[in-house]
Amino acid sequence: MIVSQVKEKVAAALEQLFNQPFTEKDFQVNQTKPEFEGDYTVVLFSLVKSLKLSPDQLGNSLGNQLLKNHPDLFTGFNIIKGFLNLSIKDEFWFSLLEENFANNSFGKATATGIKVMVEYSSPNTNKPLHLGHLRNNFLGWSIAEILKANGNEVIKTCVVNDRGIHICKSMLAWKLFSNGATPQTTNQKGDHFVGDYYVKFNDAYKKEVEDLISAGQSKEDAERNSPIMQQTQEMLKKWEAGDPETMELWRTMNQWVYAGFDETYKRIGSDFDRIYYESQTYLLGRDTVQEGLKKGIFFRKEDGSVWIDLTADGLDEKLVLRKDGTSVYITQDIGLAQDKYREYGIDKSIYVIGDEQNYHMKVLKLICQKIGLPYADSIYHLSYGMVELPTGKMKSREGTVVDADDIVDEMNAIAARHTAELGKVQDFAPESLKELYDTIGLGALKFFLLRVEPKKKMVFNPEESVDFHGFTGPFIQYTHARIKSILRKESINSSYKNYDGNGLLPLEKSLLISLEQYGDILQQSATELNPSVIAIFAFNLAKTFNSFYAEHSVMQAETESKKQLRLRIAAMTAIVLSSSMRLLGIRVPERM
RNA sequence: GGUCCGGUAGCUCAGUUGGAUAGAGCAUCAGCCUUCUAAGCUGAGGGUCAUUGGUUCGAAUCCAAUCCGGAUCACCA
Repeated sequence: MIVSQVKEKVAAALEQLFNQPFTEKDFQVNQTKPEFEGDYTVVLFSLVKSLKLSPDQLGNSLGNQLLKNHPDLFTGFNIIKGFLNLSIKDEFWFSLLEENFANNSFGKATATGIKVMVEYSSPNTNKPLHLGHLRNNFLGWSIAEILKANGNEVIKTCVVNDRGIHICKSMLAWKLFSNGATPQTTNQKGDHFVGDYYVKFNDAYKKEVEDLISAGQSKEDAERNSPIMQQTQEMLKKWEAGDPETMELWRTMNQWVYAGFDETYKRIGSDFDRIYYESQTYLLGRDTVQEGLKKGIFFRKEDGSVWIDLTADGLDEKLVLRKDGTSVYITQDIGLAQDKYREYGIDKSIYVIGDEQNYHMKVLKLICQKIGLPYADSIYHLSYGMVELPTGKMKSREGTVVDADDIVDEMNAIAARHTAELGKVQDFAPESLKELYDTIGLGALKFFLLRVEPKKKMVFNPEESVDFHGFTGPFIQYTHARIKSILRKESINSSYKNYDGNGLLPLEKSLLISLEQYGDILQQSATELNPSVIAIFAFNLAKTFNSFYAEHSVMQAETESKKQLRLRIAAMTAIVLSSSMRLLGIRVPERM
């Protein structure tokens, strides 16, 4: 905001001086490096050449012109090697502070009227959530909230993968091996219960295949002929035919899973405005393909299968209907994309899906463009990298998958241990303690997964777990708690309007400069669809505050005026920290 | 093989619309709790920004080639 103000004023001053138009792209303005005097710096090199002036000449006339035009904003300048460093008047920061120290919506944008759908989470109902799902959930939720803070109307959705061969596997295994056990009788969370049968299926299947191979069959034959696999195929057919008994089992087992998911979602703070079930959407898209076939968007091969030719776009031919007329994965995605538009009239659609589906999403967007879906150009795949272990990828076969519930439990336990060791909240009631552990444990985990740019894969070390010091969620939470502690002891006297004295100290000013950037940061994170921008910002702000806190006393400030100034800076810092963290889905405690 | 993504300190990561001496955290070492919460602060060491070449006043950032790692290119989802 201030940077763009400075840019405007520089462009205007240049036009006055040289009698020709300038835009903000003709030069750069950035924050002055701490080792130089000044607050913001105009880089002169790009102008020097076209204006045929030395950097010193240009800097001097520009600096003087700016001072003359805006004596209320600039107090002075210096020129070092082609960099024009401008100093901003303290009053600018004072009025920013006075207007916003109690403004809870500081930095947020006004309504844009744009409607965005964010699809995330999208679990399979045959196994519980793991660490990778957590990255997805945290990203999706955070992006949705960031878009809201930037004035968009957001619809959070989730597509539940509740049908298909993988679901039948756990259903069959339950029929064969459970003896009628239920989550209630085994006292197990429903999603874990069902997930165990999925594992049991794979164990049984693996054994059958091995037996058949040692009986002389080839690997492919064995996999096809395995009785348990054939039974599963049959079950899928029965499901598609609507066989009552199969449907009943399917519904029952899915309900178990949903009960488990709900618990986890509630705990990690995921919520959705609209949930789609694949069992209700998997037939969508076929009509569209038929229409597109007439229009020549798709074509039919001799065997009757239907394809789209994307070679002109640098991709391959892609199947959209099998030769028997049934859909493939992408077909229903096309249908669902249209349904979303019919139901909500969305302007943009964001899919939070792992990077292994980059190609799929590229194809989906292209097809949507070709069939003329109105918002097709604004389909965006928020692609994120896998969460890996130090030993490599998580593999369910090798039992190295980090379970979501387990890791959340573990984070809580660590939070509890640290809290007990420090002994600062011994007067808390048990419920408050529980809530605090949740806030800190989950805060550490969410921050850890969100602080990295989404598209990068990341390494999670369960041995070292998540740290609670340094560039972490608890560090920021702790900073917030420290501020709140001050504000409980000293209240702001709103009759103070002037902060006379000896001007702003460097750390006071650093804080104000950071706070001022919050609006830009929110915009940037929305444009880039990248929560890590906010995570990094919040960390830097907290770090600056902690330096300030160690260096200067608020309550024992030199003068009452200074105290009032610092109280306001502290209060505003708390608001911005809290607001930033909320957009990451992280709560901040009053005490910890 | 085609396409896409990544390679920055011992480790995990910032920094890429080209700008001043490349930054954090962790780990290591040295300091700081009679004063607002030490989950904190201050300082030190640690770098051929994968490699090579190019573009220019200036390149971690842009271009080209190469090397390494990953994803994907299913009548699976």
